[in-house]
Amino acid sequence: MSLEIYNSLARQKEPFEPVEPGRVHMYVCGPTVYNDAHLGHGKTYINFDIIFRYLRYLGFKVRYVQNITDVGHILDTGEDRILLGAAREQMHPMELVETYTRRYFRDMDRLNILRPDISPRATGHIPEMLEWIANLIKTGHAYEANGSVYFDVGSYAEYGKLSGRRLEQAQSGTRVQIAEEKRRPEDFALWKKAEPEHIMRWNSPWGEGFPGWHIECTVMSVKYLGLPFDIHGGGVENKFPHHECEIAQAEAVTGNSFVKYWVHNGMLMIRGEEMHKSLGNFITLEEAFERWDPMVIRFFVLQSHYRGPLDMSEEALDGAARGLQRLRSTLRAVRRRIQSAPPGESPAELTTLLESGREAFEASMNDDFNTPNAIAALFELSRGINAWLDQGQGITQEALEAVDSLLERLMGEVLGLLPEGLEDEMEPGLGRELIELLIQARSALREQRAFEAADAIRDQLAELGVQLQDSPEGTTWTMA
RNA sequence: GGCGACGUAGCCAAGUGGUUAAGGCAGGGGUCUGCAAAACCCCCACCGUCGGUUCGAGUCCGACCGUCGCCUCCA
Repeated sequence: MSLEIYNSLARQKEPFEPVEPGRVHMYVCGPTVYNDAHLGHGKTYINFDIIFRYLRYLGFKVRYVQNITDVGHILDTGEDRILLGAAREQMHPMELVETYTRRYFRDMDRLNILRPDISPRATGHIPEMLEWIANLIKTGHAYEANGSVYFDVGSYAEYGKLSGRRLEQAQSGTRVQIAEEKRRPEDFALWKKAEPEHIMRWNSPWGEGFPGWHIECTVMSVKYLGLPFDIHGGGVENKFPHHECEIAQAEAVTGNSFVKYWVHNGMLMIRGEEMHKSLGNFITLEEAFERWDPMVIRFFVLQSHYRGPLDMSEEALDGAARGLQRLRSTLRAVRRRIQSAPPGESPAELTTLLESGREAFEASMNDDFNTPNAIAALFELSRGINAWLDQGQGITQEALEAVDSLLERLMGEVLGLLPEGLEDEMEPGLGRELIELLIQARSALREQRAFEAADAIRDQLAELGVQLQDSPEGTTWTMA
């Protein structure tokens, strides 16, 4: 069975066939860097990180481009997020943008999201945008008006094909602020004339100004990925107008189809509502990391399908933490035994178990990146492995290594849940030696059946976050 | 008003029309253990409501109720 992807343009799952065999070119709309990244960014970029990782796992050579939007875009108040942020923090706009770009990558790194191959910045591509806009004017799809340039949506018959909107049904501007210089309300800005107080400004054939929001993605994606390219991703909230406009700009001027597969992920909700500062439920990733391990957040996100909305609550996160712990404990148990296990071949029944686990995992991932099902397969695999370890037969070095390598691939390489091994594997050092010293002392007490003293040590270590586990082979410990 | 998504156990969440509706958390009962913990075994849903199509529907169609997103340069 091979990979199928839900294509928003076709509104159905389609077999995945890249434009160029063996290679995949994908683009995902990146953040506007005027503030700290929040949980919603976390979900989105985890969702696309999985697509990136799984395509690589399947053997494709992938080029992943994700832009950094560092040009301010106008709010309906006429203000600009980046200029507002710069004023707030007493920084030059480019200083603000640089600060939050770095913080964005820092947060993404903690979630073990692989960095895109190219992170182009809008401000670094102004000449290319000017060129593209000029082409649109030349081909009759855009017009200049009062120092700004607008795309003429009437000139592109297929406008609306992604979002399912038709121009006739567009509301005649009840809420859309209509710039009087536009020919029709749905026309969108490619270039905006800069008012005198606007700091971020560039020269153009139409005077000083700054680019419209949609043009950067079209220009940068085509520049680095060619035309057409395979996958364009982003949050559903960007389907309209952003992605619709990208298609119009790209296809009107080139006559080519722009993107083969449009992929949209669902929103993150907090107790049933979209995250909003005004609702008081806005949580930055930095804040979330104080409460939950980044891998717990990642795991939680992966336990739902990328296309659906995900409702986040403390209870749900805590539940995810326990589940992840269980998966990790299997791997831990396996790794702990590798050194001391006898050499010898892997028993056939284990091989069968691993093989069917891998097949179930891949079948789920092939079905439009169904990570919840893939994780279910991992839990079943984990249960099988634990049972195999419990029964004690055929636990050879080779067998344990086979388990380790499969889990490392599926849980680590594909799902990204094992950043650098297991973080509770404390480095050798004084702390570790002290813990082991205490365990030795406690074992001696247990041999003397001084259980009260032995239990006291166990309880106090537990309070410090060190969980002891007694077994016939001795006592092991983990950091809770 | 227009476009679209979704409503599955206490919580989270999968589910190509067809034998017993995944998986995780929580909960209950066991095995193991000096006791715990971990692990393993067992138990725990008739799928928002009402109709319809079908031999057969959580899965298709319609209506209704509810939630959410977009139509405002939010991931």
